[in-house]
Amino acid sequence: MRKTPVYVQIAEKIKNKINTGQLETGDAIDSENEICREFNVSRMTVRKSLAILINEGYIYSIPGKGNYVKKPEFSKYVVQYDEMKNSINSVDRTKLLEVNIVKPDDKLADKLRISKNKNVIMIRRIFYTEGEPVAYDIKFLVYYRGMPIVEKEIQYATFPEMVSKKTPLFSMKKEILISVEAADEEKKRYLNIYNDVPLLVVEQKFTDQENKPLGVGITYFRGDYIKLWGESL
Amino acid sequence: MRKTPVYVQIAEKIKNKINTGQLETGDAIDSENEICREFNVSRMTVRKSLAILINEGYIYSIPGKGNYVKKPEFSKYVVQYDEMKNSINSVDRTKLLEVNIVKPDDKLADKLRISKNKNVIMIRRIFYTEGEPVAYDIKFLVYYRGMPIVEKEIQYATFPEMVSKKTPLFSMKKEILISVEAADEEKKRYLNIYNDVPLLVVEQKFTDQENKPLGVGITYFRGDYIKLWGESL
DNA sequence: CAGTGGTCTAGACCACAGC
DNA sequence: CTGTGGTCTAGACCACTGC
Repeated sequence: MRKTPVYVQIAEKIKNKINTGQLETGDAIDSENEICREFNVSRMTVRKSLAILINEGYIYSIPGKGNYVKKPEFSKYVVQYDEMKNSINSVDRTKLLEVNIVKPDDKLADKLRISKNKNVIMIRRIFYTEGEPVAYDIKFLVYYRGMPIVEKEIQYATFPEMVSKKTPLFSMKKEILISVEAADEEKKRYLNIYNDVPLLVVEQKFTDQENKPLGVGITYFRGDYIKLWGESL
Repeated sequence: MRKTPVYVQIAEKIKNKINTGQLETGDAIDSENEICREFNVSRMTVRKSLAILINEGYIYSIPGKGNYVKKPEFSKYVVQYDEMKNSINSVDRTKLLEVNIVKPDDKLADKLRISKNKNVIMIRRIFYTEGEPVAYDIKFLVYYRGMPIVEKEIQYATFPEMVSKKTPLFSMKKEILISVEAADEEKKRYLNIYNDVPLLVVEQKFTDQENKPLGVGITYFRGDYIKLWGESL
């Protein structure tokens, strides 16, 4: 058991004041210099404590004024989403239905922010688990030279992997939209659905650092084979 | 346009090395002292740069050894979830179906990690938007003295708000599970469903700092009134 | 042992708030 | 003007790693 750093201790003490209601949302906390005197430490140490609190969403800072207690954020969750793997299921095989270079329709051209005569790669796949079809997946990637259109490279790739050949994963912005819908005839056929199992629909949109779209995708999961898990922070 | 701090500039340069492939996953980056010499800055400045990279998931640090390029995390999203408000809909009225103190059944007692003779508050509500029922909501809160069981306090409260009377929001751990299901007769009745609109189901579980459960909840949203949105980071 | 990252100090200068 | 937070320096000691 090694000892806790001073800056962590100070951060904990301030956290405590907030958690116990001694400090409320919007209140100003002691100035950095006051905290220095209070704990008899240097300012850099205090600033390290405050950095923790800022990072964890406890406080925010206004230069020239002071540090203030922030309104807690309680509606954000970190959700794990991987097309091939969720908390109750894992894809063990895929079938490539189609890989084609197509021209986008109005809606797609708009989403990808390209003109209608540009090339787009369309990939359609079925995901399987133990022989059962569990998801129907369509992706549209903005075409560029060197794009991986080799089946082997595409078949088992997740969306981030496909796009990361061009743009590094770190600098990519990703969005998802999660919704529900009933399966139409086409999807029922693809997914061997004979009853009223609903679908979980995940739309993905990837853009680079400059917000230029790299691709969009939509994955239809059989409702009985997917559960997404998330936790606060 | 004020100038960018040195530590941000250094962080950007190292990011760039990673994003352009000059540094790959697992590679060691220059030691802190080397970076000091390279940019002619003090060590604290360099450490501030590295703190950014660590925070953004670019690198990790091994004391006594060095800093290394981290494998990018590409399956995590920050999802906004508020029972009363999502990206396509906002609840403007609720109906309290029931507020009761009950004894948990086996399953619930297990989930809440309490014995079966303890008291649990059950709250059942319907959420409405412009007169239409859009969600059916059930919550179970571990009873404690001072619990808000006044209708007025409960009717419009979200889950975090209900529980925050006891445990401060900051120190609470929240989990969600997102799934899909077809509406049974009871839910069809509650939600005025006459066709095959599926339901989006969100289970929530709140625990305190010591992982003691505070409450669980399950909300059934009409599929045509909900869409969850998330983004990377 | 020398080199690494982790912590901490006691200064400094700046831009900015508020009076 | 003083006080605030934001940046930055040039040291220091520690625990740890690897040789």
